[in-house]
Amino acid sequence: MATDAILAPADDRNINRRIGRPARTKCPPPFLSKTYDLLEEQEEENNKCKEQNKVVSWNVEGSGFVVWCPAEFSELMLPKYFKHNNFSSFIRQLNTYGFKKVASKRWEFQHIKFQKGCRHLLAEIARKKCEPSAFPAYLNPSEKSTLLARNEENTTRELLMEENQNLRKERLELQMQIAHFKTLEVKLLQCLSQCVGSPQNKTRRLF
Amino acid sequence: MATDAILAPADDRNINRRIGRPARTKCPPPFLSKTYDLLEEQEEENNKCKEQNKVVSWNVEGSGFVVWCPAEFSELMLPKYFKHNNFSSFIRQLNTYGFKKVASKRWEFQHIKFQKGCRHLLAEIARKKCEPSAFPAYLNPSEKSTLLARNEENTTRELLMEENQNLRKERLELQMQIAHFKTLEVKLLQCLSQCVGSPQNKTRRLF
DNA sequence: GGGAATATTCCC
DNA sequence: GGGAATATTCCC
Repeated sequence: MATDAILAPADDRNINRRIGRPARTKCPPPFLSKTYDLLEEQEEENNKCKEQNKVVSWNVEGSGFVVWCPAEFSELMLPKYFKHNNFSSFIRQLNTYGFKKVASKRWEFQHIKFQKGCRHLLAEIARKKCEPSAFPAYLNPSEKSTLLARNEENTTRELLMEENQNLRKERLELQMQIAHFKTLEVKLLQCLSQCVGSPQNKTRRLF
Repeated sequence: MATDAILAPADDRNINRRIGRPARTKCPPPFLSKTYDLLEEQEEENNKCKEQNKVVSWNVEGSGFVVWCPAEFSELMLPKYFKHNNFSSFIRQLNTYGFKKVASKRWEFQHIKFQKGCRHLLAEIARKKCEPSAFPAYLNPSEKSTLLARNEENTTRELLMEENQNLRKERLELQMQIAHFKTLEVKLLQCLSQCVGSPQNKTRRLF
């Protein structure tokens, strides 16, 4: 059983090994290297037999590439470089790395750093971040909106604390006022009892 | 070129398609189905030629399985079911689904719901969640602790609101007390002026 | 063993 | 096109 043939991409695995994050500049993502390899190797094939229809090639400017025949491309070429033969998976990867489809009637793709003859630029292409849009993937939408609401409330937290502080201050002032009134009351009552003498029924009616 | 042979796992792709989340119970994760298939099919092989050394098999109790020969297993069997021939990738998947290595000198693995003759249990096995330990992967530790702190503060938010409400209530009560005292003061002063007549200097000294 | 990046699939 | 689940790789 020709296992080597079955798992072609495994061979260059070591060459493409990416050592940690800092060494990133040295070594482009495998997908990009492989796609570039594919185009270079196919370009050679195209040059050999010019009469034949091309399956895939760089565009004339070398600023992108065209898959002229998606069916043959998927069946014959993809499995040589990747672990699948699905055109849509290939497209998905292109999108992940920020390639753009630049023609409506042709499978032509471009990326500013994916140019014929410029393999060194590949290392500067990064996967699109899975958008710092919000929250962990394991949360369902309802949980996310809860969190979102929470965060908004978090902003109100400062306002709450401020209001809280103001309320405490107000309370203190009110309590001082009341203390003052109590003293006043006592004094007034004293005064009343002094002035009026002892007919208590008169004072009683005030309360 | 025998493309079908190259991408064996693609064949049963449609059978294994998992339609949405709710239909989850119907259809186990491909990894589990394939591993189960592998064991069943290999069991048949083992029965055919009993003299040969087994590469992989259910354990005697049927409560798990043993990879007797990792090298042959990886080279010959893995590529028939998966898109690779790496024993370590296979192990990684087992761990992802919660299998345990249950022997020190043998590659024997068990999972409570992975039993010989119980294919229906497979659908109850779930991937380990990427641990709801905390936060999105793209956050660095400092950002995570910030979020953590925020969340703690978020808990205090409720307390703040409660205290706030209490303070408002208290304020209202205090204001009512003050209103009462003011009325009282007015009445006392009226009373005083009635009783004492007009020697105002006496009243003045109270304030 | 498992975290995390990349790859592949599936689905909207 | 891209979100998200699963698979594969790489590394600690």
